[in-house]
Amino acid sequence: MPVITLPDGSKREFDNAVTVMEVAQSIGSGLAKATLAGRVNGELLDASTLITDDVALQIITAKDADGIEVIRHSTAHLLAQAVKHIFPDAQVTIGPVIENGFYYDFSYERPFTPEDIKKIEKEMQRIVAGNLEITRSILSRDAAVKFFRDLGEEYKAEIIESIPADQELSLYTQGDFTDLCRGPHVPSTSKLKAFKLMKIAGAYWRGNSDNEMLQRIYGTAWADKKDLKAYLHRLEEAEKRDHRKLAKTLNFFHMQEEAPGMVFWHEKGWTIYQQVEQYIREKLRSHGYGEVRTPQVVDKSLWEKSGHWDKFGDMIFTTHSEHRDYAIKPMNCPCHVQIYNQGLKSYKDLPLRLAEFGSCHRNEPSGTLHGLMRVRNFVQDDAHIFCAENQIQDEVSSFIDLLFEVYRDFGFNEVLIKLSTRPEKRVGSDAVWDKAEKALELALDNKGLDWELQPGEGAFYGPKIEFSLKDCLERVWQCGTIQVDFSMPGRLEASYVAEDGSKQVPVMLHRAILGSLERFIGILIEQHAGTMPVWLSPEQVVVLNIASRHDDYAEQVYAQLHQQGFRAKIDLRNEKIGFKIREHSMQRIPYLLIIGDKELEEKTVTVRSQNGDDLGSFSVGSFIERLNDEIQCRK
RNA sequence: GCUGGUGUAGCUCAAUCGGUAGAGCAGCUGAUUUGUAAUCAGCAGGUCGCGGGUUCGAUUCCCAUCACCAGCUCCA
Repeated sequence: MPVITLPDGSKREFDNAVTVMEVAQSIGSGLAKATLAGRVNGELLDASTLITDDVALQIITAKDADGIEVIRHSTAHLLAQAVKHIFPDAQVTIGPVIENGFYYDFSYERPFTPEDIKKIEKEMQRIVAGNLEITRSILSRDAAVKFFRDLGEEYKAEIIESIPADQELSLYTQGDFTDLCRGPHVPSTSKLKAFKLMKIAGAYWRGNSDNEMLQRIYGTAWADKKDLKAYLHRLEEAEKRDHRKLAKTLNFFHMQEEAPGMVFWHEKGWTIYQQVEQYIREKLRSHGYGEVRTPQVVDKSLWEKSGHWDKFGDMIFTTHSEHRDYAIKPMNCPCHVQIYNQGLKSYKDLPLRLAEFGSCHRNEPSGTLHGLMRVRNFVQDDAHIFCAENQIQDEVSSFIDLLFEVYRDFGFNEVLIKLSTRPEKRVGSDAVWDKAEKALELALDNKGLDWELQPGEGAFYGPKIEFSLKDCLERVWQCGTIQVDFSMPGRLEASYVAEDGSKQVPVMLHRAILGSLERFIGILIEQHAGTMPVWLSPEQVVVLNIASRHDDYAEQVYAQLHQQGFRAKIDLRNEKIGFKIREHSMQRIPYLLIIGDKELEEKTVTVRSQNGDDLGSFSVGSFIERLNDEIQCRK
């Protein structure tokens, strides 16, 4: 007879096999009502699961993260059922859970419209009100294929056919709707109380752009209405941090039709840009890099030699002069090899680290452009490390340290790390790949970093590590990277003389910390919601007078700040102080210095910080000291 | 590139079921010399993304195109 151990360690014995729901019922009817699923010996299962042996059981409700997950999954099925009611000809495909919600892909003769979505949502609510029981059944693979084919669900049948024949499949049924699913699901549709369909979009069948485009409907689902409302509110707030919106109100940069995907940096945005660049320049200098500069326009033949023309030819901007074809450089690597190739290199020169703030142009597909995050002209904080094979790991390791040092200074603590290993089509022997992959892996593990493996996702020339950050809507953007390259040095005839006098080909490490300065600054703006820390702020201090009799003293204060190299402004306009404070606060100026009769008499300034705090009176000297401290520690 | 949506004053947004558009903020002018997030008054501001078509007449309807937004695909 089953003995069930609950999470608090207490045990309950039953005379017969029981379901998760019955166990919940035995604890209390309130709990039973809230029960969505159960975790049985660690496995997440339906509330209707029959328990015959002694197990550890956790009852899952909407209070658990697992419970929300189950709700989202069931809501995806609910969506599919509603779509089938309104559009019987639509075919179902897949409907997974994603962060904060779910989506479901349908095949239909035409795209769904916003009006359709309203109707579908209403139908979902109707089904919920009907309180349909959700039941599970098992079929063999072939029976499942037949079941869906008979329903005319070709996509579903195709999915199931790709599953091994000996596998049994679970189906979930609610009323007139049945879907293939691993489960678990909530016991009945009435458990789905807080959801909203969010957007419609096209999505390729099986993620392949050669395939038919399906209609994807995105939705969100939560434990209750309160959580749903809170989520929608969070979304609204996040959208206010969009760097494209902030750039407009804060006058950072703009883009216009005549130069799609390229940035017109305004004075304020360019100040941030220069601060970031100067900061990195100093870091690289102190970490043993030499800075170089290479041409913007380079004969096409170099790109043919490097292999990029073959692979990315259609994305390379070109120009033509005196019967020669040139490429606007899409990357800096081949140019750095040209610098390396000048003069004979010895093993004693390695590792050789060449850095460049390299401006690159790539004709990215129009649909992929996105503010500063994905542009056609960007500057990489690029560098290439030419080294011997046995130097790879040390170089990778110190690069990762440098990268985290930088990210920390910019205030990024959440960094997603991915290791991409050998693809099917590749150059270099397996022995060398083994070594390089191991070197990257060890470098990560030795630092105790969490990382995700992406097998087969490496470049054809070598494995790589990617470091990604998230924007205001949690979209992930790759920023830093380090890539091992076994191919290009050989292709472009780079070599060095080894200890034994033999000629060897160096390994090349491509690496960038920020990735593209544009993208990094975009994320930086969103991270800080436009309120940049003082060291990056385009304008650090504004001196404000109360009345014109304070002008002379205000000018003196301003002159001191300006001479000390601070990014200061002065505002002597004949306006009320409240008006001026409002304007400069909205422009996110870190410090406002207010000067009136009191300050004039005492030779002080009254300091107001960006968040509205009155920091009191300072002598100009002590305020400068404070400012310097803050800039120094990059607060 | 693909699917859907959007494009009106410097900005944020209205309106016109086909009869050439309106508000707030910003701007300009004047008054106001002001103590911690909006002082008052007046003025000015737009070939309604660009190009065609239908029409007596198009910002509105149709076609084409560009850009942007969301998602997909891609990203050296």
